[in-house]
Amino acid sequence: MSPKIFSPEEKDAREREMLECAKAIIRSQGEANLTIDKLVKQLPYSKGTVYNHFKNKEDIILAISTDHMKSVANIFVRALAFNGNSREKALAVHIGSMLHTQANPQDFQISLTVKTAGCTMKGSGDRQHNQQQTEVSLVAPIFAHYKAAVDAGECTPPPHMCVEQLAFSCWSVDFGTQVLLMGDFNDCSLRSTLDVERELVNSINLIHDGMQWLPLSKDFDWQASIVRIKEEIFADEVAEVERLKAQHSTN
Amino acid sequence: MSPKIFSPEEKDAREREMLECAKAIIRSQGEANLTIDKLVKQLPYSKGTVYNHFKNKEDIILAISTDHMKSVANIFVRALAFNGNSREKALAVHIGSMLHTQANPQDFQISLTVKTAGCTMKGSGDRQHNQQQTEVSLVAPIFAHYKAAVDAGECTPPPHMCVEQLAFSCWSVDFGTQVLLMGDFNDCSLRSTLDVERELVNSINLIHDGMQWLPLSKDFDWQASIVRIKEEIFADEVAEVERLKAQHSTN
DNA sequence: ACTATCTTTGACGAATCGTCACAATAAACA
DNA sequence: TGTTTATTGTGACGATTCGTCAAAGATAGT
Repeated sequence: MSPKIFSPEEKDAREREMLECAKAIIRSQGEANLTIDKLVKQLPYSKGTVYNHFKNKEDIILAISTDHMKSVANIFVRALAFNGNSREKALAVHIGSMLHTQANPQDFQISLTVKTAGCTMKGSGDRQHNQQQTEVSLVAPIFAHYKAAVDAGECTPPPHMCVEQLAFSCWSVDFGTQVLLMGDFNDCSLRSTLDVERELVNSINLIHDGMQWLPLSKDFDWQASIVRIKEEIFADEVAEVERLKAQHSTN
Repeated sequence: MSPKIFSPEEKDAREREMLECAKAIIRSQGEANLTIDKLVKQLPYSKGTVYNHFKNKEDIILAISTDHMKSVANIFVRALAFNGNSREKALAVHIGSMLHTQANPQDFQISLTVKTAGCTMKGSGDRQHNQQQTEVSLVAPIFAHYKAAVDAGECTPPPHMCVEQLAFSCWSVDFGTQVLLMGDFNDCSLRSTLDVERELVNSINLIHDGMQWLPLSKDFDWQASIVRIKEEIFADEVAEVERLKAQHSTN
């Protein structure tokens, strides 16, 4: 009565294989050069099979973006476990975010494409839901951290702002900085004098000072914190960034 | 010796015509649906002629983006002429930026595409240069305003930050907020409770407070300032935003 | 009218997406 | 083992879209 074969969770393995292949193409040739035909050619399956797993190209992009967000969630968890005061932990989140972006520039680019080019709507319903779910689980620990800091009186934001708004302010400046300063090439003369890490730390410090998050930036050695954060929790990412820089300079 | 016809500045008029037509298509169908064939069909010229003016599709997008930046520059100049203290003027810049984006959402989207999809490299050399030039003229008055405020002692940022960095912090939070909260549809549950104007003003106030830009937000009625800014210098943009909202709700 | 030179045209090749009729496959059963 | 049957795999195909180019058209001087 069931003269067929099924792929219960084997489907997942194949999807992963396809996604890894797609990521490899993007890593070597950039996102714009990801083509279904190219992908199929490097895969032991045919085009129809790929389309059995993914609704369309945007669906693939969306899946990669969700993957990326899950790895960002991991970065956040590690950052919040940093051994320091609450403001240092909040800073560690952004340092981790930045390092992760620099270590995986194409993945960040993909997430940006998803947000801007409206890939989300074109993806399959399941994956859309998955993306939203992941987004929630991404920020939940951040919210909890902010709430704890406010409750402990270490952070005294304007009274009308809730923790979600505080987190959003930091998120938007983080995101904005990374988008505006991304790209190996700084074509604009303005940007050539700006440095991602420096500007991000400066902006986050301004916002945290604005929230009266103690200790204020003038009363603390944040450079030392950053060194510790990089060494103690993001050594892998730092190494990867160094590797990419070295590789890029030899080309 | 010159048995031909020339189009000395008539070329410009035609380019404008083409760009306006392209903008119209984008306004009615979205950027993704801008097609060269569609554009040609609505134009009294043929495809080859369009390609005599623009190197490729990205070149068209780039030109539209530069147009948009010029109108933003105008917004900035008007904002800085607001009758108020220096911090109110700085706030007016962001209110204007936001209203302009809401009144011209597709144009903002295009500028975003240019920054992210690498349209700049693919455009013609002339237009690339034009874009950079416009970018410089866009921020120059902002820099001057920040410098004046710092020199006057109204703003006391961390001593290691120069005015370009101060301006960049505000720019990145402005840009990040607008990108993250753009779109009529808020698919994400987190974003549904966030409001562009509220979050932008909150974030800017946090940063300005972090810079010790007087008067601090707790000592001033910023809501009143915003009302005045909207009434006195951005009445047109507010009206346009209202019109778009009304139009959108009837659809 | 003729020519020289620039402009305009739209048919064309190439690349890409997503589909679909058909082939292959493998389990269940005789 | 051979047959059946539902599921899965295949790649040729139509549809779009981009950007090009050889040929036709247009203009001013001779």
